[in-house]
Amino acid sequence: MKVLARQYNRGFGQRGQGLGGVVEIESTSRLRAERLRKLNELRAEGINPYPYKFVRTHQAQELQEKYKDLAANTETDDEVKICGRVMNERNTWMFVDLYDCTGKMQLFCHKESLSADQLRRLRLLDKGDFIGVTGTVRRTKAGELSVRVTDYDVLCKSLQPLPDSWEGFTDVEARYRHRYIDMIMNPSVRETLLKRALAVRYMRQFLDSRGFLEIETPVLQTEAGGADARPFVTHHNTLDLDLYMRIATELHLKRLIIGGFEKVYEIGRIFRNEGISTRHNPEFTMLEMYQAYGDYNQLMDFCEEMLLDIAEKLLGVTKFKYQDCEIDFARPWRRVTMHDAIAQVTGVDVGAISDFKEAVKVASTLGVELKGEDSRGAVINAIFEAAVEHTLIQPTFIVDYPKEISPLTKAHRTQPGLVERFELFIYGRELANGYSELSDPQDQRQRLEEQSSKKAAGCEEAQPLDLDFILAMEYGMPPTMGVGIGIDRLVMYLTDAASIRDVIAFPTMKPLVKQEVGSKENVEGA
RNA sequence: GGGUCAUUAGCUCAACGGUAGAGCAGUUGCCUCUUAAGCAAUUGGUUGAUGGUUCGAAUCCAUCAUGACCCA
Repeated sequence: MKVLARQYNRGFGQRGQGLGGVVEIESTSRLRAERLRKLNELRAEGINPYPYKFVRTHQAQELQEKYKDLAANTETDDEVKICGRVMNERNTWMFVDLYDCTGKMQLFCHKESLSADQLRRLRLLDKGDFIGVTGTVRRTKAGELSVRVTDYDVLCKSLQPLPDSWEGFTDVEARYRHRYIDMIMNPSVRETLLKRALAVRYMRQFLDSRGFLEIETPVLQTEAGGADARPFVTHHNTLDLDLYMRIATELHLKRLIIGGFEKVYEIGRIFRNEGISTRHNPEFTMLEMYQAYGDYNQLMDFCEEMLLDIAEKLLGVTKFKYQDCEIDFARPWRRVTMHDAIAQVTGVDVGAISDFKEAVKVASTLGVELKGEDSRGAVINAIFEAAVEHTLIQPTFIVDYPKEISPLTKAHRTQPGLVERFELFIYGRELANGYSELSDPQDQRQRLEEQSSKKAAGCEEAQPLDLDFILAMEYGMPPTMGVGIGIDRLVMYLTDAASIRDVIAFPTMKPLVKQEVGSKENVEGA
């Protein structure tokens, strides 16, 4: 912390003094000094402000339920011990709002129930401190369930002032930079993260109950394949080797299928070296699931069933509000081919387009701006993204994608030029991407060679030629269905979150002061 | 990558070319059944950074930093 304070105080270009910028310890020195003074007074009186434990009898919510029928203005002799963070105080510490992870309990600190020393020491507390109290349960005249405090211990002296509780802690940047303050001040933050944890738990339960195994695959890879994205590069010192962080788990999960597992998945962190926006975080979490002997039709049923199950367990309903729309997860979900979807919106039959040149012409007629698409299929996909995507509000599977943009997908069994791939759209955004997995090693080699030559020609998002993956496939992979589902985006829908940052505990933020890794100050701070 | 907006006390915000302010928080008294909330007094600022224009800049201009929103 000392190092941070020093760095932030160099005074070049950084944002201001307060929490809006960085936790600059000096910036709150005036208020912090008061708290330090109180801390020292506590110590001077022989009180350890950072003790080791507190044994409580109840949590706040338990007491609220147990005494919900207790009449107003009624005392009991029931002695309880509770603990938590002090969030508010009224009438000079006569009334204290104590919060634990289940909710609030009011403390009643009356001068007749406490010694003179205890009363005086109340003034050494601050909002944000943790305390543990002993007392009797009562309901006040105003109807608030309370604990009449007969004894209390300081469990942690807080040195930093919390934001104003009435005006709130609303500065967006500060909230994301100091998420722990956000969690203290805005209960909805904790609620969203709780829902995320539950959604992931229900997903695992669904998969596990159907005989799937979760197997972890490497994050560090010599080739980053399985998706069209730029990877992060890192370095292994003793091997003196650059490694990539994974952009997908696909190629390793398929190796597991080859190795004899028939139902595997991984809910894992994925890293893509791309922009940051309300829908993109450089590291995010994805479920990838593979099942032998299935095809993409079966897979769509599977996705519907799983996502509906998660939504029902989490929300108790199939319909829910997302931003300005009501989303309905009730089955069955609409399935429409990419060509039909484009025709329905634009009136153009893109299936009749014969080559790349014509595709570009159609795109320009429709006013679709192209950004380096280099094939007929890629242009058709661009038309789809520009014209159709934003219209897909209710869950919709778009099926049968162009072959050129799907190098890991089995060719369509009846439609030449297409592959057996679907993407699931909700609220105009892609949530899932699944297909009948390509299992022909020769076809796979050819497709990855095409990708690899695109990469050589400067397309950074093209996929590398993973020769070991081809070799694995030559040993034989059964027909397989596989899908990737963005967990963060799923949770956004289920929690009505406008930004991906709301569903990530600690979203990636640009540092206010660029730190040089291994710089002198960092070494000192270590 | 482009455009728009934002950054002032711990928090939430005023002041819009002329002495930087309010509410809350903090501090000090008094007060002991309150729910944003007892009463009174009071402390607190390199206005994100660096330059420029001006007699004078939080305010106008330029550059930079960080963020938000929209577009790509």
